[in-house]
Amino acid sequence: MRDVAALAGVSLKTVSRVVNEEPGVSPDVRERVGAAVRRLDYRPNLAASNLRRTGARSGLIGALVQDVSNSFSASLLRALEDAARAHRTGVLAASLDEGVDREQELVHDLVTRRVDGVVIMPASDRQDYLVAELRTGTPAVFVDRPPRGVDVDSVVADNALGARLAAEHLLDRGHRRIAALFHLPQITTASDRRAGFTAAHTDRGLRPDERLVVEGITSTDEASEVVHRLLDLAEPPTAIFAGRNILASGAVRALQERGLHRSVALVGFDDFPLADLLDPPLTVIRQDVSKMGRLVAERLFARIGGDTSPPQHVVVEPTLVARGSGEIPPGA
Amino acid sequence: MRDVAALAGVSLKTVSRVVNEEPGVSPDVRERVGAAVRRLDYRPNLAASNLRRTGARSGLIGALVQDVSNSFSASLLRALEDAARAHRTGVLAASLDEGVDREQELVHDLVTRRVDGVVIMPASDRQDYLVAELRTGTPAVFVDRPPRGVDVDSVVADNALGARLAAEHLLDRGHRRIAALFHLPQITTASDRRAGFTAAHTDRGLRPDERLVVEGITSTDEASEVVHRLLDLAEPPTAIFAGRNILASGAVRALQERGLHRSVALVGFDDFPLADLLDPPLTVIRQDVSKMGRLVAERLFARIGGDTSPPQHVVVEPTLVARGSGEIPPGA
DNA sequence: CTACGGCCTGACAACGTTGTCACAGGGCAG
DNA sequence: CTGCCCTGTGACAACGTTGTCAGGCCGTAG
Repeated sequence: MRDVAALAGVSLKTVSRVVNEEPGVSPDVRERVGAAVRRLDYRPNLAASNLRRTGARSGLIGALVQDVSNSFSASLLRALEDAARAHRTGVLAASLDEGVDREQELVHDLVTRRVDGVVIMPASDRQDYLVAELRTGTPAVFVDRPPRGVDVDSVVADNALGARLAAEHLLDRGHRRIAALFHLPQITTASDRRAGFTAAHTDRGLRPDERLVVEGITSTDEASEVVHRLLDLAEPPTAIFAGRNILASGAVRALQERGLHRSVALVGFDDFPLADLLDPPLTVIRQDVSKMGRLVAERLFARIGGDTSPPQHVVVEPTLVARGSGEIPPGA
Repeated sequence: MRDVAALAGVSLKTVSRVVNEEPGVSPDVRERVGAAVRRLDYRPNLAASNLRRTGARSGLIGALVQDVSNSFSASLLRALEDAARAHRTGVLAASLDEGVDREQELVHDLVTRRVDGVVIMPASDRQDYLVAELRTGTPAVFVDRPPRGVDVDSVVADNALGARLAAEHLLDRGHRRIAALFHLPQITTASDRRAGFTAAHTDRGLRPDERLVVEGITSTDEASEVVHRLLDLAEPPTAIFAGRNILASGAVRALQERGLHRSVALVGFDDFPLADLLDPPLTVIRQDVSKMGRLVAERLFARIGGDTSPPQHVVVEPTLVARGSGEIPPGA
């Protein structure tokens, strides 16, 4: 900047004025400075600028998702990125892998970096630690899983409803032995889905077969093993509800290995690429990820813009997409 | 920091020393300052620190990929993230969507933000513009597609080899009318793959049927339409080579719609989740994405660390993964 | 001619931090 | 007792930028 000022024969402040397009600079000076800027390929130092400006923004938001390479997280990230771009803001993305400590570390790191806001798909059970972090004024919005121990905006799917839709779909087709695979029970999405699954039964005066309900499954391989085990039972399930996208993959694999993919019904939670190309095409509960991403960004940038209204908790309704695998009748 | 110094009864500089764990501070002062830091929840301002320190790092790298939500880009991003974490560095990710202008803008933006380095999966044909950007000292590493017009490190797959493997696999099984779908020809990955496809034929004294080779396909839907059209020909292909993951999806869809998925062979380029669960399981050319990500990070952090050796161009060999779809004989 | 106001421009301090250097105090050798 | 070195600490400037304010110039009205 000093060099630019020297080359243009003006003071530092005037260069600053031109660079920031402030009014009150005569056209010819503006032109001289502009030429000098181009000639020297001058780039303003955003960090220094932010340092001086009171309450300036870093133009950066943090996004902590479960796993950047998971299709759900990735799609969400993409929606966030698009919304952030409109605010000339970059997205700093990181994967938590359900690591509670990592969540805390990364939030701390992001706040220390002075990001303008944070989007969190939490791995932790409770987020009391956030209260201290948010005192710095950094807004946070939760997505996919609601906050506990701290009251901030959130955008989540109605997981109980989604699971209920899946279970009702299967029950309505006559299934009575429905297996269900869920993620870690301490994660609210998993417990809500389980609750919805159960409620669909009790509403009809039925009860889920507890031997067929398995919680705490964290990987595709594990899901596959569990399905194999369930199919070995004396009274194997006639249908399966996979409570998460990677669990559905495991279930599909196990059924194919058994040659049962056309005999046992399957409904997955979360849509994913190619689900419609499987044999049979996979019936799923779909969350509108792009919409969720947009809503999250909307809340976050409202907060960044100074919105101090009470925290909003947006619930998005999932829908059932019938493609074939969920419409297999019992005993097929 | 001023408050911390006041509370601990020391000077600013001493607080700085304690925070940065510099030697030469007596244990009791260190303790007092530490207590004050905790009590006030003091967080050092990284931007100010970087401003003062000469040649300090921002602890941030930029990653410009084709599309954050594409499984290839997402997996690469994840590998980058893991490697960056080891260097206490965050990843600023953005999608280019093959937008040439956006690529330039984003690179400019990242350099202006003073990121420590940039990973680029370029959308542009040539990157002469980078020369000016890199004069600032920001290192760049290309991935998936090699640089042109600027000489920097790169990590790419041997695309010609991959396509050759696919074509040979099909030719060896007796196919002679092999359709091939490619992305935009100005993108080197696409043209290299096409060249490899052709070479496999000429090596055997054959020639690809040009009516069956289609370039410039950018979406799944378009790929699907093209396959439908090719299947309508008087002499339809007995096998298809899809030169990119999203094109393979379109081909699978078209074949399924025709009920030909078990009669026409198909080999895709790029592995993706669930490819092994399709009917029939999809034979693909696999690039080891995690490995590529690691290699990219290795080069980038070496450069950030001061490595000034000549640019390295790492080529990763893809492999063919036979799963079924590529082993369908002609006329099945 | 004087006075006043508006338009441009620049000097200076400040943002939060750290590199440099100076200095106080204490221990130790001569 | 003197002089030196070492250890611990602080004052000050500087990083690159912008907010504040003062001041010079010009035109216009009185």
